[in-house]
Amino acid sequence: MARDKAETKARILTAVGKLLAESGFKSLGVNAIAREAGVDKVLIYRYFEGLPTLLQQFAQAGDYWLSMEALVGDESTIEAETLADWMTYLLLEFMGDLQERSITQEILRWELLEGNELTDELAQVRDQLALDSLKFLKGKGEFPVDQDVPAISAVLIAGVVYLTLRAKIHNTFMGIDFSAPQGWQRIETALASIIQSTMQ
Amino acid sequence: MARDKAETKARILTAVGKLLAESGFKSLGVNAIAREAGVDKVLIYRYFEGLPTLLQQFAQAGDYWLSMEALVGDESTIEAETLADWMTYLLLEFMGDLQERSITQEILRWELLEGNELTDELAQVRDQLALDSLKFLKGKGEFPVDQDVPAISAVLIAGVVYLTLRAKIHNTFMGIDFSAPQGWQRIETALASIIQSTMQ
DNA sequence: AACAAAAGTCACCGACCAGTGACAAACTAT
DNA sequence: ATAGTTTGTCACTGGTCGGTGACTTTTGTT
Repeated sequence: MARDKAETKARILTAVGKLLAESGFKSLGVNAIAREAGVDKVLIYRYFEGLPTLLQQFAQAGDYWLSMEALVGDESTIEAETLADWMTYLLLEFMGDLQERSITQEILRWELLEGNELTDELAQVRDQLALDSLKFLKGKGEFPVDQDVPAISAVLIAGVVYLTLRAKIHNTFMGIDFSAPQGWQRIETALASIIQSTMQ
Repeated sequence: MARDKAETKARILTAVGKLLAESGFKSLGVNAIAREAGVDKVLIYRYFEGLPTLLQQFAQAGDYWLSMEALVGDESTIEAETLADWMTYLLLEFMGDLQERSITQEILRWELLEGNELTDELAQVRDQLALDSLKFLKGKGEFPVDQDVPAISAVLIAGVVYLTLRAKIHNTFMGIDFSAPQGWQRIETALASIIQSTMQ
């Protein structure tokens, strides 16, 4: 092994991501990380103090959500007019993006069992993104005065997250088949329909 | 220890429930169960063959969801008229009931990580309950032809489950405080509002 | 009373885990 | 070149886990 502290640290951080994506947080221990990184585990203690600090550093290096910029990018290319259009667009983009992010999914799973450095960081960034989205939406039209838009968003996002996490383990939920694109299509349509009906 | 096979088996099954409710499925191992039951672990293997069979028996003895009868009971006492009224009623009852069921919550958490005898049983009963609910609702009014009621239900139920599971670990989600009744009140109102708007 | 089956106890195995102390090899500054 | 520091390797402890074989005690039948 080349004597390169920086590279070794990088290998360790990379191993955390790989393990998370491939085997989930259950198998994320000091031994497994060292094994995956091809590094002696004592180096984890020497360079990162321990698992908590390692996770903290991993969290800060991470990129777990779409940024608002990436989400809306060039607004002119998006065909959305009303507030409801925009909200639908944001939610469906969010969902599609989440489906691709194995590590983020795994951290969200973890978050349902316990809090730690990683999940806290993720939650913070997520809440910020949600705040930004609401702010963005406010610029797209008046919120209906009789609706609690943040609460409605919370329910819908929670639903999307739950269905996404669950679909990785079980194919069906409430009779809907999530192994087929049609299943997801039905969810997308339902979300759009809910938003259009509710946000007018 | 009294030499009573039936009682010993009962103690073991009870221990499973207690451990699940109090410490979650992570600590649910043969050793922990035997310790909690005050019983030698070899008896678990002798009477139940092993953990999987034990969980299976525990699952079958379980009562994890409100039945449709308990849910609607005497219909005449429920103030709901329209289809949307009934759907709101069912969903809010479901949510309130789930909040009280520690074991069910824990199994739902488990279900997000892996499938096993317990989670499969729970999912099956849940899907049956959902089917029954939809059937019941069909008797209360015509489904809007342009809406996918099962998909909409799936999203809302998924949201309720996610928020319930998460609230046990973290106080806030999307800026809403779930440690206070007001937070849940906002969710209930949002759900009612979504259903009223969408199901007309 | 004798005996077999059932119920419960005890001690152990191998595998994995987090964490640490002692050491060897390589790089650096003098 | 030598001394000191950094990087990496090795071997071990103490703990938990799932699983099992061998044993003792109780119970019920004949």
